[in-house]
Amino acid sequence: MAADRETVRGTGLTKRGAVTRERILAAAADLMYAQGVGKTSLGDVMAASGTGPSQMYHYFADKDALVDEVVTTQIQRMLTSQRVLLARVDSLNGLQRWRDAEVVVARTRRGQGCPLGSLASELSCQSEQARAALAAGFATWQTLLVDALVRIRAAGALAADADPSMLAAGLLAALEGGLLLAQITREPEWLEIALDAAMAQVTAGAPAVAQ
Amino acid sequence: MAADRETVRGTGLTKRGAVTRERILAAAADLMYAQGVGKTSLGDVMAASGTGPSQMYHYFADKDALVDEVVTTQIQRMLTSQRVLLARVDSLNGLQRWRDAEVVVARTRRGQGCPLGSLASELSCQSEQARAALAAGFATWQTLLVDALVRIRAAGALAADADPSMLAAGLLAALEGGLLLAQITREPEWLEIALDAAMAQVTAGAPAVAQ
DNA sequence: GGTGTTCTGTATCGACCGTTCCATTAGCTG
DNA sequence: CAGCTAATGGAACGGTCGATACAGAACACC
Repeated sequence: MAADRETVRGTGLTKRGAVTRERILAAAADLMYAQGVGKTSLGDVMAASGTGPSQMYHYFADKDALVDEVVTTQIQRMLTSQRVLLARVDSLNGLQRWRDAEVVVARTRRGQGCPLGSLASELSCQSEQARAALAAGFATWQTLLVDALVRIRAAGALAADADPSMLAAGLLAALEGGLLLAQITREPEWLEIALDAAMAQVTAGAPAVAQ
Repeated sequence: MAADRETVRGTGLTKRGAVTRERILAAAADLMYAQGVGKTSLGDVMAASGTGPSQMYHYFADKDALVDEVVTTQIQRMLTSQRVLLARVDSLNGLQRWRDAEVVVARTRRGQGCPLGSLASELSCQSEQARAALAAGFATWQTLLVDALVRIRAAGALAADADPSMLAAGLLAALEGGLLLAQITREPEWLEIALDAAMAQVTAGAPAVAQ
């Protein structure tokens, strides 16, 4: 009976409430990326977002719920940016530009790894829900790469026996591994070498002319 | 001559003390690998090792000191096993056996990533000392691979323009990235695909006959 | 404008965790 | 045996963190 009046657009959230919720979520995502999920207390998030316990627990059931939302937020961020970077890639040169963009991004956030990779490493043995969400995120990320590779193949710039699915998996693994080693050693070259090795797999046996 | 009667050389540790210390360290290493450093309390370690607070703080100054020791322990474990696996590798077939061994090891500890990679991801933004130690560990791990690749090259089974250092970096990055993705998706194939891509880089342009 | 819901401030609780202290036992040294 | 240091047992403390309770303020809607 009361359900139809006060609730705004499905969720029982008013405009101000949605803003506050988003502020908490953004602060939590940034802090948990910068210093890890375990080292980020709700007090840290409240301080960074200028909120109190009442607001925190008004919008999130508990810390686990907040973490889960942070995970989906980071996945969405990553997939959105990757969709932009990969949407129109249909040539080896285009894929090379994607590689260069990843290197640039990694250099800007020097010292910190992949937002998804960090969460994955920390949460995969703690939260089955987070693990599944991240697995799904990486899977669709892979499909974005596969789609680009298929377009490249359609343009005749890929070897006949090339497997887009495996090439995409190799690119993703090289990216994650390269980012991890670059983070530890503080030498971004690790990422470049790793990505170049995976890129060489893509261009291997490709028709010489087409690019 | 007078010092090392019963107390273990240099350190003021008796035989029994060294055993207890090692017991604590082993339990801490296992727990921190299984559930992460942050989620492992000293109480967990004490319970798993059958010790109390007095022994814990008798052998380790604080938790950070214990973590640092765990890091060096895991690095030693990894380098020791890698030295065995890579010591006599001097052919592409030998390197392939190393690849297969890594895949087998990864399947045995299913669900969990690389012992060094996990520590690296969690500690690199928390402890500069741990980060530096892990960076050094990965560096010597790379040299083990480089040495093997140089031996392969000496046997004439590598392309003339092949760069062992870069190939080793690509192998390591593929291993770490493949392990991370295999851990998240619970699909060990990610590691195989990633390693095969890096291996293809090694064999690319190699003389056909020599193996 | 009145009313009920959403939102926010504050005070606080209980559990856990890292850490310390003190007392006692075991074991080597002379 | 005497005497010293290492090794152990156990209780307890201070602080932090996650979580709750309850108040009042802001706001949407009729």
